Amino acid sequence: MDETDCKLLNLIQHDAALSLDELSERAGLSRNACWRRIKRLEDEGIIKGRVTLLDASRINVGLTAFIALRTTEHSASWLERFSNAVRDIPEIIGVYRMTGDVDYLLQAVIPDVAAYDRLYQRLIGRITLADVSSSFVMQEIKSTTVLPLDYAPERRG
Amino acid sequence: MDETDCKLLNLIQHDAALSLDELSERAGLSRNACWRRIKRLEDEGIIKGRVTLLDASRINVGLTAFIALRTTEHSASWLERFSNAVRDIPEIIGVYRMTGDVDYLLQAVIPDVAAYDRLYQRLIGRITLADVSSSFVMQEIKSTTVLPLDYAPERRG
DNA sequence: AGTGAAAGATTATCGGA
DNA sequence: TCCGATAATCTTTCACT
Repeated sequence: MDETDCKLLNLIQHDAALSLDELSERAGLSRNACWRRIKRLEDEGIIKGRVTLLDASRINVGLTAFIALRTTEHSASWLERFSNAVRDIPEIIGVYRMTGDVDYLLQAVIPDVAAYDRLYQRLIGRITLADVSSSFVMQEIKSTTVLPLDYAPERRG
Repeated sequence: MDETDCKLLNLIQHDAALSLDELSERAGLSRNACWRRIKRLEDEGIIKGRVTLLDASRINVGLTAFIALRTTEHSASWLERFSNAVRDIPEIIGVYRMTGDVDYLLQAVIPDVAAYDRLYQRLIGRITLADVSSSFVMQEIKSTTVLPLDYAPERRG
């Protein structure tokens, strides 16, 4: 992965709707060279896909909650049930198993605190949790899907 | 926003590369009705944009850290400086001002713990922080850009 | 809301450096 | 092996009915 690949990736990370013409011009490439690079990056799996981002408040999920969970059970079967439960709940957009004193960190989007409470009830109805601690986002200072390319490996075979 | 809009939004949330033909077929619409709906959703700002998602581990940022911050200063000018600092750091992909005992929650992606430490040093070099507490993601159980449409308002004028 | 045509974009193949 | 050009196909966009 060279500098031109990085340039292309950065452009399409910000805007997946850029045409090949725009991309190739901004990257200083011919249309075809550009197309082949992007195709290669897709085939290699570096590009995972293109998605459409929606305005959360316009679809009435303007409140974001972070939920820190602790569990008493640390078995594989518990994790399996937990994973299935959270994957089935569309309000939950992120679930991470963590180092440290918190076992799991969840991110959820909901309309308001009342909806959060219903989500909470649904969650503890499906799985046993030792401790649940929630905080709400008052202000979103930064939130991006753009990843830094500064660490990308020089080449690959 | 009716049921067909939701269907369309859900399709394009998952895959922004779907063609109008595919979309209109799956939504049970003519090509043009489909195109007009999507255009309207864009113009109304419900669709924020299309982005390309990259595989974090392939670009060498396979480690995610959540960083809980507390500050002694609670002034507008501090927040301003803090916001500028975090926006300038590409490893930091999310920054949220929170309710509760933690003032700010940050999400960052880095190659490894050593890189995290350099990021940490950079951060505390630019701004004064009372307390910093970091946890690392051991396992990503769910992480999606897809928002739930269950709460979307029925109509809008 | 649907048709169809013009404009534009994507993809594949081919020839050359 | 990589790059550029050309051509065929598919998509998007929009005016008109």
